[in-house]
Amino acid sequence: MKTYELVLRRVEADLAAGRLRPGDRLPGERALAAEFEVSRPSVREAIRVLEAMGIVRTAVGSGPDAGAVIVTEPSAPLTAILRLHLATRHLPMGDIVRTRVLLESWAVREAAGAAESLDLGPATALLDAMDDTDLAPERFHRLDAEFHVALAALAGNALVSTIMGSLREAIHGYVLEAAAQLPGWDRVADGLRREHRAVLAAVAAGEEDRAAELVTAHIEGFYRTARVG
Amino acid sequence: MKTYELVLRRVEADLAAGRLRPGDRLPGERALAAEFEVSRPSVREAIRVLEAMGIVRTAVGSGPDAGAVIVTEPSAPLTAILRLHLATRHLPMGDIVRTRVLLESWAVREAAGAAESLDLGPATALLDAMDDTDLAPERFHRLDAEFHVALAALAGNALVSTIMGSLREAIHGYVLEAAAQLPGWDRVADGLRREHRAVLAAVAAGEEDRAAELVTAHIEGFYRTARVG
DNA sequence: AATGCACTGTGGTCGGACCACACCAGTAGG
DNA sequence: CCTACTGGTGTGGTCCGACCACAGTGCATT
Repeated sequence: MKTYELVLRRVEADLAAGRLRPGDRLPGERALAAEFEVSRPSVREAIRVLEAMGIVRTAVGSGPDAGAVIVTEPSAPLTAILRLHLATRHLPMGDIVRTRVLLESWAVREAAGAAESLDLGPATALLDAMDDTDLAPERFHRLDAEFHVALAALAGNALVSTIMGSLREAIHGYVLEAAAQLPGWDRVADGLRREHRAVLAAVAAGEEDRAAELVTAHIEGFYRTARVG
Repeated sequence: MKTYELVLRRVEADLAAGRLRPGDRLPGERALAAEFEVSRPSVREAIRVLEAMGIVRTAVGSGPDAGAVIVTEPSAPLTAILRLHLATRHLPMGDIVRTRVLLESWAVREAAGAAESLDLGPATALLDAMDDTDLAPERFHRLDAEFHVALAALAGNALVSTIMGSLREAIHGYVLEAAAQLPGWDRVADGLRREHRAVLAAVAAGEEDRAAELVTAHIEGFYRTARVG
């Protein structure tokens, strides 16, 4: 058992027991080292791992926001993991795309099933922003990613939203590169805009099957066009 | 930009460019520190993060297997992340269960669609092992987890398999606890065994819809009985 | 030729030190 | 009285140097 793992265990136990809650500050590195009777580097390695997992965020300085704070908003630490596994060729791009289709078609189906209680404001605002034809491709794809995450969030499942966001984010670089080499980008972008609107309309109208079909065709169509995955 | 992040970037760049490939050994910590002109602790923190992400594994000693080696088998580093997020109450148990249903019903549907080319050996062997009525609950649930992962693996999507395995593994402790307080465990276990067989049979017979329905009922039924999620 | 042991390189751990930063309180100036 | 500066203080960030445990390697002994 490595020393930093010991620190991780103790912190996890504190979390599970409710002695540490989101928003709380961990004791300082020196204090933790003294409490667990380990060295400061070992504590730091453990905190690094917690940070990489999205459990805590660290900040220097003093005051209430300094130190290692347990995050309150579940973030998307999977992004970096997926990107690295993509880099090592452990994960084929095709698997990621297919998983996106799976999660996203489920999400829009769920959302359409509860259409009357949805807040489509954020998603609509993103689509409006994407209508700007002067948008740089980088910005366009960033908004596209946000839209798809907003779409997935409508289903109300935090885990699915997080995974979706990480998937979309992890392949952002690849999408950007592939789209840049695409002839007639303006026409492609226009098609994507129309498809987005159609998906959102189907969700709003409560048409579950149609929403799922549209989003599936939208994603698979783009990756086929861009020859990614 | 923190120093250890700088190290991470360089390593990721080496991975993406193919200069580092699965099975390769990273240079020693001292060598990396010298190469990047940073201190050894910074290198160590970066390696810790890579280890937590399942990109490398480290071993002491000398010889070909010592040091930080890029893993060849994609593992499930998500387990620890999910478990910790569960401990922080960031993720509701219900979301995890619903996500399992989603992924697993998709997986068995896919598998049933390619039933003729499946190797059902591993999954069947696990079910045979679970038939032993003298099995301790801990062992039973461990085999159950392995069976569900094997089931998901039949779909041939590495990402879905990995996520599924992590989901099942992360809630293992909770399942164990809930099942222990269940009256008439023997009867419950018998029901689970029958349901497992039925799912596998449906997959083997290529009955996509039926396999998906069975696995959905199986998972949701258990968690309703155990009052988890 | 077979056996045992010192050598060497690896990660693991530690203590101490200094830096940059951000907040906070006390003080000098208006 | 209020404002603006300025030091103090505690935080994480980084570094250095050292020693340990471990596992192969190869030489020396038998």
